[in-house]
Amino acid sequence: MPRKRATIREVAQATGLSPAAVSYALRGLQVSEETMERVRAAAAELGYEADPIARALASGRTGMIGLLCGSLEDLWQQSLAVGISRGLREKDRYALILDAFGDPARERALAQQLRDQRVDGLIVQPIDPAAGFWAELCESVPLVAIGDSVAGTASEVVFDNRTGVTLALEHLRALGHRRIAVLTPTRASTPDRPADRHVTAEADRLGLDVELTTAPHGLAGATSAAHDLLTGDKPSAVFCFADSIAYGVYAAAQELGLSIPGDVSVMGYDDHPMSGLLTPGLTTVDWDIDGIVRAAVRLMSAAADGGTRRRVMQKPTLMERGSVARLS
Amino acid sequence: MPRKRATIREVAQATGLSPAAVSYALRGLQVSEETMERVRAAAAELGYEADPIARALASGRTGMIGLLCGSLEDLWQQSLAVGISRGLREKDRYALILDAFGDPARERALAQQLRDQRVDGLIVQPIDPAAGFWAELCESVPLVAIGDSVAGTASEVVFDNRTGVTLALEHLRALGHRRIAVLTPTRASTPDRPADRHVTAEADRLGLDVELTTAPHGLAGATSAAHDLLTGDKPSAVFCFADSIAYGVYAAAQELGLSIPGDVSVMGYDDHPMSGLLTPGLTTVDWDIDGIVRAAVRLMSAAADGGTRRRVMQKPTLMERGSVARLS
DNA sequence: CCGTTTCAGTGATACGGTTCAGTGAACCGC
DNA sequence: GCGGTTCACTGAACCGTATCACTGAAACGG
Repeated sequence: MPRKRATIREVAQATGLSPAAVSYALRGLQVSEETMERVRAAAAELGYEADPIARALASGRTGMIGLLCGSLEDLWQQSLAVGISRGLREKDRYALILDAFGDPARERALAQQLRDQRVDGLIVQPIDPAAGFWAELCESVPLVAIGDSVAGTASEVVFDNRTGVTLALEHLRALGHRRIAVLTPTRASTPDRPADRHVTAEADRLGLDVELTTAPHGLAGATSAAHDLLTGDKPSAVFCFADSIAYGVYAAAQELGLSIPGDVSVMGYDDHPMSGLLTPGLTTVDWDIDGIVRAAVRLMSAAADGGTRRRVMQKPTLMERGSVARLS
Repeated sequence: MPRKRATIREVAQATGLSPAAVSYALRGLQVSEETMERVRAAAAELGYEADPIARALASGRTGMIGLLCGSLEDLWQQSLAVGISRGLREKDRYALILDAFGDPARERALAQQLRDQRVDGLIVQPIDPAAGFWAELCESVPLVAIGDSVAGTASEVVFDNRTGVTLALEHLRALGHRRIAVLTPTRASTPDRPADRHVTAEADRLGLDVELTTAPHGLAGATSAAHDLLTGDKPSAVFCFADSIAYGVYAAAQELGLSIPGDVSVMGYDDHPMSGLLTPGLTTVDWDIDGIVRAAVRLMSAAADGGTRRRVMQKPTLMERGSVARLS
């Protein structure tokens, strides 16, 4: 049995003060220096620790931030989540990490559940940034969107996917690739993603012949999707919209006895630490994950403290390794 | 401004019942079928959703499970955390994921913070299983330990590290390795870990010459530790007590122009999905992560519902790939 | 010396549910 | 027809804190 914890009333009794005074004292408000000391001492004596639940009920603040990830099968998103969770801990907040499994309907349901859980704020990497409920959600909880811009008054850490896509496709084109398969993450339903539009637009501009297919983030799923892609009339290069998916291409190539970049070139997107370790190293678009983490935490702190909306733009760089061949 | 939510009292008023009746009805207790329907309808009408905070205060249950990880820099532990988080979600619980950064002191502090947060249970992958406070913690919150056994009445998913170490070392010995460096995860302070003892014991038994060094889980840190190890008079094989650390050995070997397994053999421990993708594939000790996740979730559910303590033992298997050479 | 601030602290109420003891009515067997 | 159950529901207390409105005393300015 959990032993009963001391309450604020007991501390009040012990010090001969009112519960209100104790409440103030413990938060360093409105009381004399001397009283504060007395209260602190009594609290320590009794092993008193304010009950976060009761505190949350009374004050309306929980100290918890919801972190809603598009798909935690993606190793890069895992890193992002871990980083943000750490960053929030440093600001004395807890992160409640949830996974939408790439499903927009689930994303919506979880976002609302988190709000009902009374989180102080919500950090989201939206699967479907065009969905209508984001704007509405901003009304009831401070929101920070990572990746794509959403409607409403959310703060945002926006990825400049336009530039990212351009970097990738121009690099492929410069090395002589014309026929390129693009693997984008599978969604339960397929919202019209801005990033996808950039791909087709840029491909048109550069005169590339691209074909979009979807693949799951998980290694097994991505491998089988890539397997299908690489059998038969295969493209000269595969551009994966997440390093995790590119890993599947490596696995499939291995299974099929194809060499990278000899038989097929691979381009990633994210730059997960493991990408540099593969043979050959994965050429990919790097997104400075630490910068994103810091920005997200900063914007969330500001928003949760009633600050104003802000928006930062994240720029990508091309990380050239060895997975893209120059076509003769 | 968050619009005000409906309260149970408003639902009561709308249905002409007492708040108590509504409370029961919504949880399917003690009321007639017909009343339940009426209450459900009224609740839906008003958009009523029970406030989890108030509920937690009154009932003493939060629906939240603390998940305290040894070090989330370890990719395998990341996967484990994500898996457990998903598993708990399926049981309508939320996971509060925290990272001890490999620091026993921090582990202790976080465990207590989580208890004070009123989590319904705590899942821990203890850094220092021998620490005294685990037993005490069991008294106040249902506890599930993963990995090593802790004192007290916790449920446990214990890894048979003895067998794991034996598999690894016997394999290395069978292939002719005698001088082996062992890289164990860095701890802020170094508690006497059972796994480390197994290593020295087994090494003695097998007549191996082992040298223990520590390395961080993060790729950068592990790489530099491995770098030191591989310069100068290097061993014929490195046994890493986490695949994440082995990744650092791969990176260091690459920097130094050493070939794996030509110049040095590497053995991992965990079997992270990426391990099969490296060149050569990492020979490692596999721990059926899905089984561990399922067991942990099951034990936690049982413990949180007031069930009895249980203990399951997890068996490893050797996953032979190509990173260990046969010495002539 | 008086009117106004400031300070330190109080009492009451709010937060939004859960839960326990109790109540009247219907139902039961005999 | 009567004691005893069961059923469906009620009223009130309670969970442990925050916060608002207020008060007496001290400090202050002129």
